[in-house]
Amino acid sequence: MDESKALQAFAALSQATRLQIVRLLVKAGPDGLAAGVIGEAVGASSSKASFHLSHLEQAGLIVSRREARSIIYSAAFPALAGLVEFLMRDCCQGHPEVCNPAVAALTPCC
Amino acid sequence: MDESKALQAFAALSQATRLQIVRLLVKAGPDGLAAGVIGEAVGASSSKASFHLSHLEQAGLIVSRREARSIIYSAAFPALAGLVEFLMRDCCQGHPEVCNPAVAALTPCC
DNA sequence: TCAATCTTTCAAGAGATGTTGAGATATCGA
DNA sequence: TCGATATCTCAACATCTCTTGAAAGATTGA
Repeated sequence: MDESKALQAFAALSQATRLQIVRLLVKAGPDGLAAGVIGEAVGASSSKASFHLSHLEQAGLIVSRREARSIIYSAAFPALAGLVEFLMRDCCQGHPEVCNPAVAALTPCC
Repeated sequence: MDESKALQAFAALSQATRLQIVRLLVKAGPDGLAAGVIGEAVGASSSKASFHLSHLEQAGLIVSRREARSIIYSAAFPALAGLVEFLMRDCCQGHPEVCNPAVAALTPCC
C-alpha cells in the first residue's frame, strides 16, 4: 500500500453511503452481497449505489464478480488490513504502549 | 467511535497534506512536533498547515498543547485505534481468517 | 428472439472543499 | 512596553464531489 493508494482508500471511506457499504460487506464476509441488495440496505437508488460501488472498487476496498444477472460485491480484506498497516506504520519508536490499543481493538473479533 | 465521528476521521485522512501530517505525528510519538516544524516537513505555508492541523484536531485525530510560543501537535493514538476498530467491527462472523491479516499487520511494530 | 431483470453510464446542477495572501492574536526577551 | 516570533483567522476564488433522472448494456427464461 503506497501513499496515493491510501489516500484514495481514505477518500472512499469518507462518504456516508460508502462507509455504510464497506461495513455492510465486512459483516457479510467473503460471500458478499448483490448490488441491488446493497443499495436497498443503505437506502440508495440503483444509480447512486452503482456510483459508490464503482468508487469503492476503484479504490481497491471491495471486489466484484458477476453471478447470473447480479453483480456480487465483497470486502477486499487484505486491502483493509493494508490500510491499517499503512496508517500505523512505525508507530512505536520505542513506545509500544501507544499503539497497543490498536492491536487490542482487533483481537477480540479474531 | 460512532459513525459520524468515523466519517469525519476518514475525511480528515483523505487529503494528501493531512495524511502526511498524521503519519509524521504517528512516527514522532507522544512528544509531538511544533506547528512550524510540521508545516516545513510537509511543505506547507503557515496558513495551509494551520488549516489542516485544525481540521485534524477537530476530527479528533491529533491533539495540541501550547509550549511557550509554539503549539505542539501529537497523534491521538486512542482515536486512531478506535477508527481501526470501527472499520473492522464484526469482521469475522465465523471466518477469523479474513481479518487476521489486519491484526498481523500491527503486531510486528509492537 | 423477446420481454423482464439487474446494473451501469451519462450530463447537468448544487454543494462542499482546498488554496492563497493579508491581517489578527498570543507569547516572549530586552 | 516594544519588537520579534509563532500561529491562527478570514474572505474570495477555483476545483472537486455528490445527486438525480433518463437511457444504455448485459443476462436470463419463455
